[in-house]
Amino acid sequence: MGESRAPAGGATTGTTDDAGPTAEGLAASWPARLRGLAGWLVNKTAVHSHRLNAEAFTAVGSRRFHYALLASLDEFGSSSQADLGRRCGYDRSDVAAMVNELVQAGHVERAQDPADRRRNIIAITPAGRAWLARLDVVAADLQDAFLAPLDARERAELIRLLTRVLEHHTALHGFARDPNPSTH
Amino acid sequence: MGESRAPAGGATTGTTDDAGPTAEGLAASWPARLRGLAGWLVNKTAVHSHRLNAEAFTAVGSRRFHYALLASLDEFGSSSQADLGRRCGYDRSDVAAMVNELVQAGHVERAQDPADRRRNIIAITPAGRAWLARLDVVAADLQDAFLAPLDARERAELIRLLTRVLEHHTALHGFARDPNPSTH
DNA sequence: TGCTAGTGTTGGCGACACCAACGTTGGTGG
DNA sequence: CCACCAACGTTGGTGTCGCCAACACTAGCA
Repeated sequence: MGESRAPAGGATTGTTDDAGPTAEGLAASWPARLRGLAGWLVNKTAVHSHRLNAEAFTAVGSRRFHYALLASLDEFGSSSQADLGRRCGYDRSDVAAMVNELVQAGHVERAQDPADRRRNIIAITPAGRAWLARLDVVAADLQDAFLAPLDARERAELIRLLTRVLEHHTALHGFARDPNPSTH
Repeated sequence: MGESRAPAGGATTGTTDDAGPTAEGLAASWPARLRGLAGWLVNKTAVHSHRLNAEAFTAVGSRRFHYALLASLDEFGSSSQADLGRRCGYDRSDVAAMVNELVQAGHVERAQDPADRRRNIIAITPAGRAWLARLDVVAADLQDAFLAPLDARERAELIRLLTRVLEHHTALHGFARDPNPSTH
């Protein structure tokens, strides 16, 4: 468990004499307590990732969740909105609006399930598949820009560690308040 | 790239005999495209981190940014609100409201800088230092819970990789739209 | 037949990052 | 001296995001 306690603080001098904000010296401008907190690093990194994602996807007139939903439909096949939300980690409420967008764009089709009239069957259209291929390129470029300062081994290691942490908390807390996959 | 078609209700990875959503089988329920995207992993992980932070800090009647601001004041000494925001990555607008909260709680004091009447000098109070020590414990427990599935070496490696990525994008885009440190 | 549970939809809430404007103040160059 | 620009703090607003509450509808079961 964590043994490190409160680091040395109380530098009440207030004289910040550093002048060069070079890449290495940049981290020094952050409070040491925060620099060592993985949660803080993850949050701040996620902000940058979110900004990069937003820029790249809006540049092609799309959104982040478009890619997530289309990818899920392509890999797992047609799903209900609830399953879609469980797989991608979205709330059912939000999935409804997201699917509306995708339907209006012609990337998916919404049809009532004849076997279970509660459900909507969401299916990806050929146009949606073409769009997904386009977004695959966007995502690949995004990945490369996001992980730019890391080499191949480090990128794989970061993904591995993040996956471990994410799986752990997903198992504990659930993805979208419903840990059970369908298996209906 | 992938044209993997899958039937609707099928758990295609049926080879594993696991019946429950164990840690390893859980990731298989996410779209493969998303599983490999570092940005997606970071964002989802940040959501869990954010939830853990919120739970832990509200449990003691505090907030996440309380810790960040108090830590900055303790380590760098009294600062203006603008410097405070730059160090912790907050917008000046939000810092104003945050400082209001801390002032009302008695953890910091706000005084006009006699040398520069534009600035407010924010200083941590003894009560604020005591509160910071309390929050240090909360943060340490948080770190341990967040990184639970990782051993010491992996934790250090994850922090190192995240720091590299974060520094890179901070240098490129700036932390809070103002890459220049004081250098007044 | 009732009851429970899952589904889709609407609406709202709170946190967060970010931006725009305004009045105030410091510093600088004409 | 005065005009101009830059920085500061404050208010208010915007958009995203995750999440919850309620409702009507339907399926499955005792």
